[in-house]
Amino acid sequence: MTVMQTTPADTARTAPADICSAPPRHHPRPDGQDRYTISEVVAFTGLTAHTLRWYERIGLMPHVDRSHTGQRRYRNRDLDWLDFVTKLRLTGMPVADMVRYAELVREGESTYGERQELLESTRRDVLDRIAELRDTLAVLDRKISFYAGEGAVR
Amino acid sequence: MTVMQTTPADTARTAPADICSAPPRHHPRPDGQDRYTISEVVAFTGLTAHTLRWYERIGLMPHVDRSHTGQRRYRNRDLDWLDFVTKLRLTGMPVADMVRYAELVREGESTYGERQELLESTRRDVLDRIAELRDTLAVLDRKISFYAGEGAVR
DNA sequence: CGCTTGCTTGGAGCGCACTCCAAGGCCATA
DNA sequence: TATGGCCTTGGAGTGCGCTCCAAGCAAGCG
Repeated sequence: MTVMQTTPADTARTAPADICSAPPRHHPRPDGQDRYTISEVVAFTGLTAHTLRWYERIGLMPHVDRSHTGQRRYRNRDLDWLDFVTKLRLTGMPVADMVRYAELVREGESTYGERQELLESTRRDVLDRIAELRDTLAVLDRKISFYAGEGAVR
Repeated sequence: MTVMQTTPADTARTAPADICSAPPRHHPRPDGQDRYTISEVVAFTGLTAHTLRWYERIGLMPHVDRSHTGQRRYRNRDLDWLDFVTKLRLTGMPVADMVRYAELVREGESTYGERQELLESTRRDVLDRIAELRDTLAVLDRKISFYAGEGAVR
């Protein structure tokens, strides 16, 4: 894993990818010293380098900046974004929809309304999903207790 | 949709695919008159005919019997099984694992223990999944309320 | 009889979300 | 100077869970 030193120029702007709602995560390095190589991000997020590059190719990442040799240097806001994306993925949201959300973020404040709608629809999906899982849990519990009863006898 | 009349020979045995825990579903036709064509099962379950045939090919169905011309005739127990499989699929269980469970059912009572373990591990997965979704819900709610606040102002 | 509808099969194809490959650049250490 | 490690790219490949296709059979209807 290659660790980078921070150059003064980097600390200038921390462009807000998606400013809203401060995430509770605390970052590996404080803002200003946050320039992570791809392999560091692999270690932090559990995603593969392939996947990180692929996310960028398909437009799922807000522009990641580069070192003078062209290598990716991720920042804290990128880690936050990746955390959020990972959460969305866990809901089963298709990647295409996440890309749509990413586009809205790039377009700026004028898309707040549409972003809210998108998240609310996702929220409904999550609630439905939880309800389904509860249902399934009930079925599993009935089957399991059947096996526990019969199994004990024979 | 082709509807079949029941021949006396068919009512003979209702082989229990997976006897345990009476499902609360009530069937389209009572036991004894339960011989459904594939397209009826499509209508009942929402699965496609392709998928039903594929399930059979990969060993996910307990033997489905046939009409004298070789067409599939599903019975109430098959509908119950398909309901259960659908629930398992909703948990995200891989098809290969469902096939494994189907094999255990075919092998008979001696596999009660292993079936119980398999379902208990699935149950744990479901609980984990619900916890993840709750987490995600919290994130979504924070973002949504941010947009609701800001969105109202601008 | 011909036509339609519904079913049969093995095998090929598809969409999604990665996952990997080949060829090459940069740079630190020996 | 050479070797190794980490990085770059476009494009091809993979695994899963279906999804569809072509060719053909059986039954019902005018």
